[in-house]
Amino acid sequence: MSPDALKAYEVKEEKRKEQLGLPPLPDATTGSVVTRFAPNPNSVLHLGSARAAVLSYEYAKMYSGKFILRFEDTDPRLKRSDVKFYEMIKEDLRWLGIHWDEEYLQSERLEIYYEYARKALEAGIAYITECDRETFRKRVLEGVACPERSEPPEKQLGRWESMLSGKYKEGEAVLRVKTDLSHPNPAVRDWPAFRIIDPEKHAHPIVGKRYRVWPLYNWAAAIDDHLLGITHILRGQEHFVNMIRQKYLYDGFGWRYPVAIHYGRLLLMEGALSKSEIEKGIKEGRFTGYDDPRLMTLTALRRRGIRPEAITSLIISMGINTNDAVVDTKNLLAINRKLIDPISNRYFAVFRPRMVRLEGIPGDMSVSLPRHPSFKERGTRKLEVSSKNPFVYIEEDDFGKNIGREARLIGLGNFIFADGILMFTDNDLTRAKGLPHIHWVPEGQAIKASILMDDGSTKDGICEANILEERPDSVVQFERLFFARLERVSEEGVFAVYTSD
RNA sequence: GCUCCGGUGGUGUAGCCCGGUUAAGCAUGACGGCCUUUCGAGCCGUUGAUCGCGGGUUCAAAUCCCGCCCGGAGCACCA
Repeated sequence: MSPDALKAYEVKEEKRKEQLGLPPLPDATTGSVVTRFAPNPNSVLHLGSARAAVLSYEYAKMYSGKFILRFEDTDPRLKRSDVKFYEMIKEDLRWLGIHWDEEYLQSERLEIYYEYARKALEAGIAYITECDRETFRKRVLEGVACPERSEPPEKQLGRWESMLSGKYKEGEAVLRVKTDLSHPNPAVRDWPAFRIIDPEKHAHPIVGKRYRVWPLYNWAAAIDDHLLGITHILRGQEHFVNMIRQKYLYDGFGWRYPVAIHYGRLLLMEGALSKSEIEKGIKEGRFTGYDDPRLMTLTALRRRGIRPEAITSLIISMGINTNDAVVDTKNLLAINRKLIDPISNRYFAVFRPRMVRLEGIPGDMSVSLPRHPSFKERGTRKLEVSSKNPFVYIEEDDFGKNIGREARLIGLGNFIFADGILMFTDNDLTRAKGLPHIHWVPEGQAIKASILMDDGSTKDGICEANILEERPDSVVQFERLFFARLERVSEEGVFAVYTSD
């Protein structure tokens, strides 16, 4: 290869490699990147929310920067948080392999938001209006403000104190940020930043009844992103307009807005449920909990035996495209299968068992099969039949398909299938090549097996007792059938959750 | 309705910003073969997008311009 050709090849290779990872972040230099993940702790994480977390974390890592976890829990009324979710979300993140350098709760930062509210009122970039929601909406659509907008800071601050002191009741006053009353998008015009929430009616799960004036999303997020030194924001495209709104506040304070990237929604073809639908389904008992395998919550995926690396690599491969992605679940499972295959030991299990008697076997037989065919060093498992107990279970289907023919019980030998009886012919492996290979479980080594399927149903059958060597949480492969993650393993039987074929 | 953002094979994604040796790459799926005492994994191959539609600019457009269609998001005192 000529030097030029070689160079061209190298450039091409480099580009190819880049494609596999995340594209470079605009305006990013090593060591200076700060990103954040800012969930509302009012539910658990699902695949969609994982996207924000993974992207933000991966970029921070890529540039040796800082990654911050920030709980956005500033609505004790409509989107009330629950103490349990703070911990559940952290558990999900830890499972994904995400480490955060700092952690904040917005509900503990109200004094900070208040301080900047005063500053904004003093600077004349915000005001407090008594206009009710409807009046405001009507006027702003016509490009006309409520009268208080042009009043001096002293009067604004006076109203601010009234908000804090309780002189105003819920809905009687709201602090708004001045933008452009003729902005083409009416949703941008003078957006709301603080409202009053009656602490007696709506206590906050963390700070209780301490506050009656709460910041809205755009205020809290904008102030925090600046104060925490966030350089890059990665969030869903539903926040695109929020960026436009917040920029007015940043301009007012003379701050520089971070680089904001808005990606599209991520859904799986099946089980695409919103947070509220999940909550509702659980309350109504249609789902057994957040980890119901029909759900696409992270905790459910984890329970199913999906590896966290499968999720991160799926998200990374999708990049930061702004269009919505409806990912075929097969795709996730394919990535996952490659991850679990090498770590899954093999066992025989039969789910539509038919007991048959083996005839003509050469005395007692004990066969050793590898726990994993590609990693023989992991040892073997033993299956035994004897003339005293020559009974084994095979799948009803396997029996039906092979009746009147010869097939091989894997590891044991070749048999002619007759009515309720399998007749031993030989153990010739070369002859076995052309025969169907079926799995089997000796009657004397059978324990109960119960599998929770991805549609919520349960499959009952039997499994070879060797599986007792496994620990809960490990993923195994039931040969010729599917992969499953074990939840309970004991003499009483095994309980596992279906992963994928 | 108004304001944004998108539209590449079954699915996801690269390329578009700086228009031409890539008339479209990669992954996954589907199909077939090899290997294997699994219908898994691995290896090999096949399939499959005229780059939403119509026009324009140009010697040349997925890449630039215009119109249209379709999809999504936002239009909360939610996040």
